[in-house]
Amino acid sequence: MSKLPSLKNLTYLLALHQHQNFNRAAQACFVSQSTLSSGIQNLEEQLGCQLIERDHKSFLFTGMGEEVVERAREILTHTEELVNFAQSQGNIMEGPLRIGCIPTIGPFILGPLSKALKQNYPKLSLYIREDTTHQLMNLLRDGDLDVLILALPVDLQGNQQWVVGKDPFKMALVPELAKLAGEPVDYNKLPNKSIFLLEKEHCMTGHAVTACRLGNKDKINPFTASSLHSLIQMAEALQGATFVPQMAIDAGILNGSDLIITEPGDGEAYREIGLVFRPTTSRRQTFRKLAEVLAEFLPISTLN
Amino acid sequence: MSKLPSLKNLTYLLALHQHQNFNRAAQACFVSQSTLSSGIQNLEEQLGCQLIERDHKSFLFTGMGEEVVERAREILTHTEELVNFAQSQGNIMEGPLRIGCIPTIGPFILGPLSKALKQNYPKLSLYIREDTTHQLMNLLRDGDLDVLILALPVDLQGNQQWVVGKDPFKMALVPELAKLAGEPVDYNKLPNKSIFLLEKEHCMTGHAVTACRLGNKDKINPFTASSLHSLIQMAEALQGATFVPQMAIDAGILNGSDLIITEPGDGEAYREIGLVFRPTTSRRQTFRKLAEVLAEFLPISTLN
DNA sequence: TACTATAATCGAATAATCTGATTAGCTTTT
DNA sequence: AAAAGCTAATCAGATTATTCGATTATAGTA
Repeated sequence: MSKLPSLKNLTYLLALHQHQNFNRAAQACFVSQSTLSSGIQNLEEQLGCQLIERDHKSFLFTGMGEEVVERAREILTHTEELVNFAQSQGNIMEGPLRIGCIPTIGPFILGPLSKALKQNYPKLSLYIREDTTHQLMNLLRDGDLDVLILALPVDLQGNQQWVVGKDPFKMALVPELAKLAGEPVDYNKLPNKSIFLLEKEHCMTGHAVTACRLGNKDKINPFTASSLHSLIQMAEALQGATFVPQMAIDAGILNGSDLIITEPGDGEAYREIGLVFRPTTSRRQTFRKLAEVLAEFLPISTLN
Repeated sequence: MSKLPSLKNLTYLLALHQHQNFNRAAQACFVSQSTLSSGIQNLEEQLGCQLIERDHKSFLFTGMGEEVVERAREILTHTEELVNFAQSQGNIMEGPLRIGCIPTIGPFILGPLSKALKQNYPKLSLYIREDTTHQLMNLLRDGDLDVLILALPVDLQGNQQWVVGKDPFKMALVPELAKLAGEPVDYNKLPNKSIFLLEKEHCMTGHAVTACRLGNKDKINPFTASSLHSLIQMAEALQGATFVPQMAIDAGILNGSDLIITEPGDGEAYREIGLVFRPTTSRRQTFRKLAEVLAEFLPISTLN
């Protein structure tokens, strides 16, 4: 049995991979550049293969280096989970829980969700990050987040998902358009460029268009909003229409607005809400409890 | 972020769990008893919880200790796999491969299998262990084996399986009984206690009885054999019948015997052969290649 | 040319790990 | 009851590994 590499050296390798720079990686690990440099060399020696190609000035991870990084990441995540588990005495609802959430969900459920979690599990220390699906997936992969609350479907990239509930889409329009379009809304009766959407970075844009079966792209206004709140403002100010998720309406996003809420298009229009996590996690029990609490704050729960 | 435990201390914990004795565990790790003792204490301190209950003379693993052992085992296995992968330069068919196989399969395919593997992948170093399904599952869990070749179905205990092929059961009987029973064999025409089986430790006993639909237990002789070879001897010497897998017949187990080979009972009588491995392994690609080679030596391949 | 930034290298300081001897508690043997 | 044999824990000292700061070499930039 050959000698195992030290976890410390593996973290050095991960930091180097993340920062692509010895100095910054060393800083991130709170060690000197020389320590990190020799740590990497040590690792290469132990593993008997080159992990990075040196180029006198810069460097590049080899294919093997990338593979080792990926495996090392999993090992370190597992070890951290082991430590957390032990330090919280096996209580799965203690210790740090790092949740990622998209901006078209976060503002409407994270408040009550974290309040309920704090109340039921006071020893749980929540860290919450709000970002786009794409960014959150990166943070999940890198082990910077434990679990994501996302709107589905999503490109899982090897991760695992649990569907927790549904969030219906409504259409919000100015009174004039509401009269014109009827209920459920007949998109053909709306003027061209009268429907406002979020920037394409938000997955809600695609989900809404698909779920509400908005086929005619001419109805879409080319100006996009960067948040649901500004989307509402935009639709109202420019005498248009837009899609709003039920949970946002429940949270009172339309309070003080003159927009009319109606059913969009034909058929069931909703997005699914779910949890996404690494398939190699050892915190499924924790996520299950999280899913149960989360389900309470969704318009429609489909848990179990 | 709290400090991570050292892999060394985790191996100490695993050794202690396996040997249930500080001295023997220390020996197995090639360190002194004091080193192992302080290593464990160190670990408990870092994790902030008790892993073993000391009882003035002996000790017992706590519930948390058992859980930590299980997680530590996974971490260490992953790390070993990382080292092997790196040291064999990413070539998945290099380095050590530890295979477990049951005695009613091993003697008939391990020869040609390992010959083919050696030929196609000369840098692969095979270690092969032959034991009962139960024992092999323990060795797999403990990380002492990488993959098992078993007859299915089997209690997976959380492991993953791939079905690779089928191995039909035949009935071998002395000529007198063959005339009596016809083909396919009508068990009712056989005398009581005329069918011989392996010891119940062998999973083939159950598989054969089920697959060949032998309902009437009165036909079974209470004397059992401890190997297929002695089973054949027994059936011949005591003028009886028995079930023999096709792969054993192909390997010539009945050469020099007067037993007649016939179809057993009604319908398709076979056992499935498959690979079993830890779901957390990172050597699926290696096992896939192994499955492909294995399939060639099975009477019927069902791969893909 | 001087300046900045990069990664590697080296010796000395520091931290960790390991050992062997010893202790203390308990069981078995004499 | 005493002695011998295990057990695991403890401690001082030796050994080994890790880390740092300073320095070097190289390349790009002002």
